[in-house]
Amino acid sequence: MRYSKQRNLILNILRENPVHPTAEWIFEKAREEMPGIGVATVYRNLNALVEAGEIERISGLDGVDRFDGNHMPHYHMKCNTCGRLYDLEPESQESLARMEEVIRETFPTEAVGIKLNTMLLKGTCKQCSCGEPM
Amino acid sequence: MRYSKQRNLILNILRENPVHPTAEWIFEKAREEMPGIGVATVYRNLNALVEAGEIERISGLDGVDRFDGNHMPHYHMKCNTCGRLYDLEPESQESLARMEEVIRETFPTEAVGIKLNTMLLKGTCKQCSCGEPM
DNA sequence: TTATAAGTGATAATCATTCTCGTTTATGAT
DNA sequence: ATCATAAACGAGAATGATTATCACTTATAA
Repeated sequence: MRYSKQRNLILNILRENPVHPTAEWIFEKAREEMPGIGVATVYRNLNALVEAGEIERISGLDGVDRFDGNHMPHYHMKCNTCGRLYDLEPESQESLARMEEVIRETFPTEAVGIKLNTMLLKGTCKQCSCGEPM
Repeated sequence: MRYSKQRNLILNILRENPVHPTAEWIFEKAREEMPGIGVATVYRNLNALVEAGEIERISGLDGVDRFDGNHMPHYHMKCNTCGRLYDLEPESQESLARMEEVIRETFPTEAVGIKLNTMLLKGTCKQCSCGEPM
């Protein structure tokens, strides 16, 4: 992969904005700095960066992919009620990391190498769950 | 929700074909029985049936949604290597159901009501994992 | 039987993403 | 340094899944 100003800009935007943006959002942000940049370039580079493991793609939301510049493996949560997408808090991250270990150890041989952190957790968030039966 | 021949046909197709088909596939299948049926009708009814809890939507694959007429809560697996999408075997289903219990009991209060079975497990399947490091 | 609201089908529209292709640019070798 | 070349770019067209529109049909309850 060769150096390019555009790719660097896109990567920086993702590193500096921990908000799981869409390609569209990144495109607009990139234009502010580099008005001539094209949409295709943004999509092309997002794909390349995902491929290279520099960023992460979050699919399965509502048809629009989102991206995450956070290097560390971590878990995402989508609230089915309010629709919010967010990183779990550290405590939950640790909790799930431990579970993942257990799953790796005890899961039947049928499916090997399940990676929970590539999945999107779906449920009901704290705010939305007040008074709601579980 | 009112009775309609079209909706019934679509539901039957899903019940009789445990293959996680796309809307397109269901449309083609439906035409064989009812040549005049329209695409919009298929999408409209798939949405309605998901909404009504009669069927399940599987998102986050490769941009195309898939549908599942299986009533029972169960887990799906997508192999990142061969791309196959399938129901886990009964043994794995049970294993994951137990884990889900554990998660419900021990998960921090931040996110309540996480439903593992609405997620798509991603990893490497048995066939693809032969000789591959985990 | 009839009123009416839900469902249908054809087709146009939407919208995220990819493709094409002629031009530009980073980079390794001379 | 400059050159060759393959990678990357930008504009705009194309794709493809899904949804919206709207006039017409049909299930259902009074």
